[in-house]
Amino acid sequence: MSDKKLIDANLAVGFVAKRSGVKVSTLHFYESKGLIRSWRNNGNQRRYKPDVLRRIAVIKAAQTMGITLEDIKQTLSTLPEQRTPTKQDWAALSKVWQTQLDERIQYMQRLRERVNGCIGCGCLSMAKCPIYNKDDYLGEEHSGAVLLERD
Amino acid sequence: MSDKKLIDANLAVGFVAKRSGVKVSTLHFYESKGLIRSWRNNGNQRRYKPDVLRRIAVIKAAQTMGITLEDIKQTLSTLPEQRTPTKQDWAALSKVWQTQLDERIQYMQRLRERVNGCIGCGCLSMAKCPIYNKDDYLGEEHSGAVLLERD
DNA sequence: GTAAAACCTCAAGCTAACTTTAGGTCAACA
DNA sequence: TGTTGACCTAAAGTTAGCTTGAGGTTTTAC
Repeated sequence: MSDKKLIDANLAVGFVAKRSGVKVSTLHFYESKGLIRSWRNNGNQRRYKPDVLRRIAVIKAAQTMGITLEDIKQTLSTLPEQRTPTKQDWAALSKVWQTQLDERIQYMQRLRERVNGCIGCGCLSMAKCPIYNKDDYLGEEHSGAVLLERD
Repeated sequence: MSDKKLIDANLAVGFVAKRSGVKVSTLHFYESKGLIRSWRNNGNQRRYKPDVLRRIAVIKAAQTMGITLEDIKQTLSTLPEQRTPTKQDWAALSKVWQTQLDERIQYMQRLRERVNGCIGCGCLSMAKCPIYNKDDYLGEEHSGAVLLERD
């Protein structure tokens, strides 16, 4: 009987919630944010096309990559409105997010190198260590307030 | 003038704000969260030890690594209370965060591999593609679905 | 036919990490 | 001494991403 809903290509919100693993309130929320769409039946209840499930899966996947809903919405907006998205359509999205993920990883790796450097050099010097470089600390080793007169 | 404050090892909140690049309100906030400490002068105004500057720098650095204030507070609590922290003390913190950063990077890389696989195979198949693997689409009969488990 | 389950809307609540506002005190300088 | 500017507290506001609650309607099951 629940399969009937799939065959009908006409899904109720509770069904979508169960299948996608998100709460009904989340679906309402996503709709209010323009991330998914629905139409209403005679009794004013939401109905969804089955591909909403993939859409939700993709939203969730992008979120685990650290993409904000706003950015996800942007990227999703490149999908065709008139027809059901194809594999290629979805693949294009993946590419966008993979690029963003790459950038994020690179950023984190640069950060890690810095931390590495800080630990490695052992000095945590104000002059060199980028992770502390805004720290205007008056250290014992170079005492005197004079140092701090610059900037 | 402003150097007097450094020599006194007795910094006013406005000075700390300017030197550290955070707002006065943020310093209040950090204090309320137990991330930094101060004492009061006769007129009830906050005074800071100079090492608060390093502390703030470290908080900011950890934040750029994506560490929450709560976690930062935890880690900062391993610093000695009685004496001014040494290089080694700060280095220990770096190590903790470097580890967390490593984990984060690894997680992102696993994620990227998955996205890669999806694009690579070209099929984005429901059965194989881990990024879409729980997307239940028209057709087969199986029960219960949960989205994308993150490992 | 009726009762429970599912659905609806709108508003408020929640966490994180702050910022802003309001109303008042204290300190620095001419 | 007076007037700025820096400081104080407490509370409310902000953004993201949702969840919860209240009060009411529709659908489904027996």
